Amino acid sequence: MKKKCTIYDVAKIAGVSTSTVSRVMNSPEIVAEETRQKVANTVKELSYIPNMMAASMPRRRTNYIGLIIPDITNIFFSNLVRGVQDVCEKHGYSVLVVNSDDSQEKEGHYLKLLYSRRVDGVILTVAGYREKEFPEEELSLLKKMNIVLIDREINGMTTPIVKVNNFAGAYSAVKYLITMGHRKIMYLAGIEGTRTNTEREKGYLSALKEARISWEKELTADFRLDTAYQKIIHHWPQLKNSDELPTAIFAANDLMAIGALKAFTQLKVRVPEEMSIMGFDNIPFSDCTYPPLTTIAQPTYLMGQKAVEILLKLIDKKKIKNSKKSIELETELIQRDSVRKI
Amino acid sequence: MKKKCTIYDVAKIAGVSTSTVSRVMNSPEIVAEETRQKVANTVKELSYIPNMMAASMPRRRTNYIGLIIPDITNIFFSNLVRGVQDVCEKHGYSVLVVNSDDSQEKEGHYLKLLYSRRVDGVILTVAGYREKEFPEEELSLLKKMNIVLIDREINGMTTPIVKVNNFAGAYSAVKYLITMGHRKIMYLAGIEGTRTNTEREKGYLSALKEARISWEKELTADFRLDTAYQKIIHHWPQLKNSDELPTAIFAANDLMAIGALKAFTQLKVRVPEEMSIMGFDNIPFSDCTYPPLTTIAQPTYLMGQKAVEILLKLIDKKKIKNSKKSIELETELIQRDSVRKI
DNA sequence: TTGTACGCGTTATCAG
DNA sequence: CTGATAACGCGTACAA
Repeated sequence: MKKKCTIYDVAKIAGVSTSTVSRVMNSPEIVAEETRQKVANTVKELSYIPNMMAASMPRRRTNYIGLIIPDITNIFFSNLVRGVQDVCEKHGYSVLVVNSDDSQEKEGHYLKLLYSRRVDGVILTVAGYREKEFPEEELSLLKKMNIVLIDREINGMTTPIVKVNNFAGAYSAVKYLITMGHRKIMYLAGIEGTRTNTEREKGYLSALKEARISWEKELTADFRLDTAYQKIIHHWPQLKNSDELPTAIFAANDLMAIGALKAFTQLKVRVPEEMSIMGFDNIPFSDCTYPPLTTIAQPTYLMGQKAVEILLKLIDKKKIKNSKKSIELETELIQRDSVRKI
Repeated sequence: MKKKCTIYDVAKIAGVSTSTVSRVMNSPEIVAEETRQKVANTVKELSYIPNMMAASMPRRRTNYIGLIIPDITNIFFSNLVRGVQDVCEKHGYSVLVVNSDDSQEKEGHYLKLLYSRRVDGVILTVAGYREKEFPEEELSLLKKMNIVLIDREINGMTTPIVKVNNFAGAYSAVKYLITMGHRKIMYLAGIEGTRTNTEREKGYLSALKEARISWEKELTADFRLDTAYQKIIHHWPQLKNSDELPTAIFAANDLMAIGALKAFTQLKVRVPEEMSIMGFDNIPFSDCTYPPLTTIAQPTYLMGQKAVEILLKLIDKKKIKNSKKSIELETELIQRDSVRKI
């Protein structure tokens, strides 16, 4: 940032006022051909690039949006982030991405940061470990901002949300397992209390009930690969020789499914011959495991896109039909090789 | 962004001047205990959060840095991004991440965008497909900014760079294969012309030469999973029954190694029994393939951290010892199960 | 220790 | 179609 070329420099050299320069940069069509040329030339000559930062003061808009996700390192979010970025870019917005690490405190911290940066809106994936309701302070902050939620809701706020039909997805997953002849299906659960997990669990239970299967069992592994891996390793001895032993496992997400896969490989339990595994998310690389993972696909890139579209409308105060404010997207069953037919 | 509470509001209600409020926010120690309390109270009362955007004008610093990477969706970069974010956060900086998609045009476009946003500096992973030198326009833009490069260099500019010893890494990989008894080792190459690829290729060649092995063969797959997959599938028939058939493949990165793995699984070629595979990068999930991938680890998170540290010094004009301006980090051999001993 | 006054780079309003 | 001029919200010499 060594040198500085401002709108004044251009104005002076081109022999016009700063307003004219501003017009040439922002709405060239309303300035006379001749002056426009003249200004355009000196702009090129000085290689003048306007200071967006300064512009956003009188404009009262930064053209930034904030994106709060649990962890960018979690591959589930990469496509979502990209979806957000791509749509933003198209509309002249930039994205400020931060990681909450599923922590309530960090989430609050970043909310404040984003507000202080005066982003025009924020897309928020509510932290999983948030047990308490939102403190009043954060809540009033949220009300001051344009917010679109992804995946997880906030109790007591009617905020637009983009999500996937988790219930239906889980239901179809378990139904599929049943169709493949499985009766003993274990649910490898995500973070308890999370709306996402609860819905998937309901889908699991519902499919079981419909098929009049009373056998049910759950193991909790908080959506993480290593936890799932350890749980399986740890519980295997007592599972192995009891009637507790399932023939199939439905994991609440792919990370856990892959963790389970890893555990079984180590335990010399063949998948899917001895144990079937089904995931949820269809993350990248879920087709590169051995065997490739059968799973429920979530349109993450699309979710990112949709979230931005709604947010931009919110920012532009365009009244959105209430029906179109929130969106629920559908999942898709991806058949690969980790589930066998009994 | 509905309401607005400015430094004026606080000043008026607290009965002080705006400068005092400013002082309380930025250097409280220089204001009298009593007034500090008074101001702090009304700040809390109004829940005043300063407008960083506005502050950055007189401060002549935005506390933003830009990060240009090829694609955030490429898992190789996730840890790097996180490393950058974490260090930035600690120093009060925010990160603006953009994707060049390895395209020269986009790279130029974003460079301009970042400049117009007046970020205090940028961390840049030069686009792979950049064949031409940087055009004059971009070059002069680069000179106006604080830049730290990652991984790939720019000809004709002495810019700080954080990289890995690609030569040594590749050398040790191939040497390891040789130690394991392999003599016919194929190199699955990345983007040609890339410094990164060239260095890894040199490492490959050098290890071969040292062991007096004249057999060498390369396939080019531009660092991507699907290209590698297709190349293997496509070339397999002619490889299979010739003396061209290697016993081991050294892929220029893990993505390609995994692509090859996938291809061999489909071709019913057992890894590592019939074919050994070695990767480079140690990306997440490289331990979740079957078999787990033997590879060369790159400290990506650390690279991100180091890059920011150098950049911040650059920004603060702290004269850095020239020797510490650039950093070359070491790789590490990760033995897993995709290479067998002959 | 505190207040005044100006500057930061741009846009918007309103005359001309 | 163009040019003054007043914001925008804050930091900071300088003065008191």
